[in-house]
Amino acid sequence: MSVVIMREILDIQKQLLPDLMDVMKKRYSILQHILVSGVVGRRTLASSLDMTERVLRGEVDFLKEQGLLETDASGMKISESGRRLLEAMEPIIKMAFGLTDLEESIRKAFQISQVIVVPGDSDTSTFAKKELGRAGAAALRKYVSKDDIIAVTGGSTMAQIANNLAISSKMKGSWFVPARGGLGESVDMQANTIASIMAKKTGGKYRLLHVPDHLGEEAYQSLIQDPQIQEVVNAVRSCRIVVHGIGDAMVMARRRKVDAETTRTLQADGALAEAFGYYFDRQGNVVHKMPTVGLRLEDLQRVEVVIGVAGGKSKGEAIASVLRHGQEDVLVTDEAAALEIMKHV
Amino acid sequence: MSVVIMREILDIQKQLLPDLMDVMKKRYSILQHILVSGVVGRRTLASSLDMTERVLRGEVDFLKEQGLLETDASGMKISESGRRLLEAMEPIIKMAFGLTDLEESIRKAFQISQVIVVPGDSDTSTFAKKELGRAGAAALRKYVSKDDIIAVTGGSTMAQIANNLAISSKMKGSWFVPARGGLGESVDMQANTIASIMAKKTGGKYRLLHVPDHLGEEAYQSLIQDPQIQEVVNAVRSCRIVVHGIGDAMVMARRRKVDAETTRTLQADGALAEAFGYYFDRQGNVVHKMPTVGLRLEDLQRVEVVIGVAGGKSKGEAIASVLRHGQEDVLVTDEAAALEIMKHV
DNA sequence: TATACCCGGGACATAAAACGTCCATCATTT
DNA sequence: AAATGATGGACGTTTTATGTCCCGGGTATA
Repeated sequence: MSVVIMREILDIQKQLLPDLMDVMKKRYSILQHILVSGVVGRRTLASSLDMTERVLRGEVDFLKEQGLLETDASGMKISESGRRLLEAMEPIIKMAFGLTDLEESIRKAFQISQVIVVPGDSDTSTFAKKELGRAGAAALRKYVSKDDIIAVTGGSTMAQIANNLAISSKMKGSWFVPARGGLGESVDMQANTIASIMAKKTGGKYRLLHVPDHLGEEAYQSLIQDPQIQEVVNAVRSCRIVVHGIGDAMVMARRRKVDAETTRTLQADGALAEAFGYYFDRQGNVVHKMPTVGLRLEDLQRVEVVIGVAGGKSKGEAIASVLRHGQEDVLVTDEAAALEIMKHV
Repeated sequence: MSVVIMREILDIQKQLLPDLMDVMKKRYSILQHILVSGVVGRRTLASSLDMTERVLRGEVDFLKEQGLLETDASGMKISESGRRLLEAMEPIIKMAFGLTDLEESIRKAFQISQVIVVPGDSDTSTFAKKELGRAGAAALRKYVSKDDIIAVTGGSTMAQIANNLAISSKMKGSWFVPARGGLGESVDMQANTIASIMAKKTGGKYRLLHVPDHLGEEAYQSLIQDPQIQEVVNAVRSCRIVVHGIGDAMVMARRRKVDAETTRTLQADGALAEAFGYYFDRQGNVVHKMPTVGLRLEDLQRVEVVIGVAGGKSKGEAIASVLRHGQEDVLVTDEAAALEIMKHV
């Protein structure tokens, strides 16, 4: 309960002071180290905290000024009010940096440039799901630049991201396009719908790609010859940013009404995860792809920013599979999924 | 409930990140101004916020980066998420800086160098009383320098300050002395007791001044001839710092068992407040002084730092009287008293 | 339609802060 | 008594923040 309020306050403040947490953690861990060390010297402490001597000295001077620690010729030690402060801070730090540590572990394990973990479990909490959307939207805004082409997929998570986008001069010139052709999902979670919502919310532009599923080969061939469609497909393939959800393979297969034959194949091949129309096994190998047009796996190589967004304990393993494939640049997930992911490193 | 948590977090942050809190306030008020202005230009805003154009620009660039405001050729305006943030931050800012504003008003109204206001009402909350002690101790620590002589008075607030002092190399060479001779108060709140506690807590030294009340003139004269006593009195009069409580005149008179005759005089003269043995009326004039040795009013002129500490709604008017006398350099009080004080400007 | 005004943003020299590095001096321990 | 390890001062260098000016472009007004 109080944790929620705490987190809320910090989240609000982080918008105005993004480096708030960094500074807080730095100063906290200095005090913390001094507390456990009893009396300690500047150089010793600097190396144990992996800081240069000079910058540690700056912080120590500050902390001394605040009366949180004391120095004498034998070294530094924590003061009474410093000890009290540390005690009061513990829950805050633990809450705020439990997730940060998770982020860091995942980032290192899969060699991703950024990982964002929001609190909670999207499977059971709609609040967590909304948070995921907010964080996803923030991540997208961070990476977008003038006049980008942004390819997006469908799904409830992506819909949540669209929900949390706001008008922004940065995205005014951007194009939103669906990463792949039509899916058998409900309309308001289709990639097409989401691309258009995102464009409307941000003030950007959009192009749609309506390619029905289960098309016969000849109808398919003539469709992709269509100049209109080709134009969109080319735009999709030359996108700079991809934002996509990640799903459980079997769940997605069912939702897309994949025929029994294919489902069996998927199962036999150990398909675990689905993302932008591709199915992945535990090792991150592609075992199947959805028969439609749009972004191909080989295009991903050239895409500058691939942002995967998915949460919920049940998706943890699927997310790990996709990460293992090694094309992701940014992962946005929730606490429950993150913990699952770490079980599969 | 949540208010308590919020205050706790902010309190921690104020200790650990005072500089960032200022930045937070700055950015908040920029957004705030833009909100009420609708669309506004950089230069206009800069002058209205009393900032230079360049530094405002830096902040605006940051806020734009965060997606909190938008700019076009006609000027800047707040974005949707900016508006939401502003709304969410209002209670935080109010809590974090409401007291700061009070401090500033009192500081200006009475021309004091520093005012510190802690939350709450010492009359009704022991927590507020403790806070007052903590803040008083912090103020003393701030102003003390090597080998100072510090004169202190008695009273429960001063006892609370003594409680919150901690060993400190800064105060190791300091002398603590009682500002005036003995009072008819209970032993553990007498100036003598408090001076000795403070010395013990900080690692400093102390001298006591035992001059019984209601001494006959001849006994008094012979007492103040005593070299031991003279030495202490001289120390007191040459002190660099004074820390004193402030009381309601009538309450103090009763507590000191002042005789009925004097009490009537006090009432007739409009005595409202008492501090270091002097009684003040509403205009800050001295209407009576306690017959004992020690710090005289004329010594105060020379004293470099006079720190007054008192809180509680009931003491507001008394504090205002003493402030009006115009010898205070630092005031430490609580929210309830501060609000009362502001009614008497 | 012409004009005067205010806008954001680019540019750049300069002031200020942060930082890396070295050293003098002091207390404590061996 | 020497050696170790501590703080705090000093100083040159690098990075950041700031003051200032100007430009091209919208906008409201005459």
